[in-house]
Amino acid sequence: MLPESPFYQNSLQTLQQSPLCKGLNRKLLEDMMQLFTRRCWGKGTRLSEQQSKSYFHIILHGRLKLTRMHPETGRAITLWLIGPGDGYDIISLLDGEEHDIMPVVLDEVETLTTRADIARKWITDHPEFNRCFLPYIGEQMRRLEDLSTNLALHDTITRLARLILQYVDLKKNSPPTNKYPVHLINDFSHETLACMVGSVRTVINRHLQQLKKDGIVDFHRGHLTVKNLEQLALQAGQFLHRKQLDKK
Amino acid sequence: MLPESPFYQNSLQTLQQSPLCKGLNRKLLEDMMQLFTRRCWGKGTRLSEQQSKSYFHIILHGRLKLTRMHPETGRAITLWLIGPGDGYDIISLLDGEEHDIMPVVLDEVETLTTRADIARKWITDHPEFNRCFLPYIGEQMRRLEDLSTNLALHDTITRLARLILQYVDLKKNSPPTNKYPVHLINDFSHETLACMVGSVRTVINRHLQQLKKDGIVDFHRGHLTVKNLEQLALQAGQFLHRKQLDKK
DNA sequence: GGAGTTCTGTAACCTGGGTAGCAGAATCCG
DNA sequence: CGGATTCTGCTACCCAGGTTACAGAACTCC
Repeated sequence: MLPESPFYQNSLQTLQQSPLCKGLNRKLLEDMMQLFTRRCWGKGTRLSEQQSKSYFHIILHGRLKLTRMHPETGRAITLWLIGPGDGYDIISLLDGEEHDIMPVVLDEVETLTTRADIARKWITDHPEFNRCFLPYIGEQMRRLEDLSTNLALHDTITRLARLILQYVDLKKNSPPTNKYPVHLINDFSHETLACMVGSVRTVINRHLQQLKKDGIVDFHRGHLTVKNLEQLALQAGQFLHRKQLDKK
Repeated sequence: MLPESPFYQNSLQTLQQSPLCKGLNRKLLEDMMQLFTRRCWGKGTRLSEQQSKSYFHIILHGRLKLTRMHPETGRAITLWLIGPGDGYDIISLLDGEEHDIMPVVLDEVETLTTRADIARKWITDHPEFNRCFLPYIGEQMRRLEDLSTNLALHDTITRLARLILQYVDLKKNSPPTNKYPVHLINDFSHETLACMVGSVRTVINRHLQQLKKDGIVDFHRGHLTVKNLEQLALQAGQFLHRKQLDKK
């Protein structure tokens, strides 16, 4: 992407905020920008497998999820929710192999896109990039670890609470309602939330109703907010480490 | 490690076989060897958290598992089984942060060990290493993905079959018994196997007995072998993709 | 504006898998 | 070698969560 492009400044700014690039020097960023072209995908766009293997994208705007489905039952698990600042497909970028997973474009998505082999070469030619790249990969691996841990060790309502807690905005309290907004997943259907915690719609609805009754969350179609952050964290078992000695 | 060390040749050879280093040129390997010193841990050694954050190890011999435990129930999930040729701790190497997981030394372990910051610097100074390093990380991420997928979408006996299939030796058929040997997990207790698939001992025993009755596996204490590889793969649902059209 | 679609809410029923318990076999170690 | 420990085998019982079904609310789009 050339500096003359009308999207250049905005793209560069998003890149600077991305964990993939935060803190890198300006010159390196500008060099990196030259790799990319801007792409847009409409909601529901089918991405071919070529997209995941042969290209590497950094999301500027919008969301996509990467999902796996059981061939017989149709049950699904979302392994990745990719939003602004995230790289896609990281795994294929790393090893050059196809990624056995289904991408779903959730919104209008705007990307910076380049060929994967070009990105790999650039990474090798610019080892300074390791400074952000390797920690970013570390973080992605930690997310996968947490998903496996939650699936193996925690019940569904705990997993749901943890999911919401992951995406709640701690710092902003909407003034008129005193609720904590939720980002990235705030407009998800119960079925989509279910796929993120390895469950099914009716179970998620059951638990959400319970959380609503307990005054912890509030929701109506396409709108999820948190009313009681402390209680949510309790449900998520996040404070148990501190309070283990106070076990009831 | 200096070339004069009595362990040098053997260590170098293991390194050459490791997916972390396979195919790298000899000179780079030798340069890398200079980073490391040899360490040994007895079975059951407690590794401090310093070990995972401040040091990076390549396993030459022996096994360790990385496990997480539910604080209340005591239930556990093994996220990593680390054997010869594997790096430990990869995640801390990537991002320099502590890894919230418990290492368990399963055997006498022999490692090549260096400080993590030194390893990170070496990686940055030798971008040729990306050729093996990045695909290795990609493979580790794929393993985590598969674990999450299995936990979310498959029942316990399927997960068990998949686990065994992952570690069965396809190429070698023990001549006197015509069984397929299993490596790395062949001597695990039922409880340890259970932790690898996110279940509990009695359930694993129940399923193993079933697999034994079906003539798929054979086992007695500390010894697990596969008798019918095709049936095991069926149980693992691995051929379902091909046979979907033949659905009963 | 209305038909069609998607989402939410709820209930009944079933089951895979987990807990708890006990006993015997195998292994370890002093 | 024998006591202690670990592992395996098995059973009874219970329940979280999944499937199925139905109805109403909300949203979309022509």
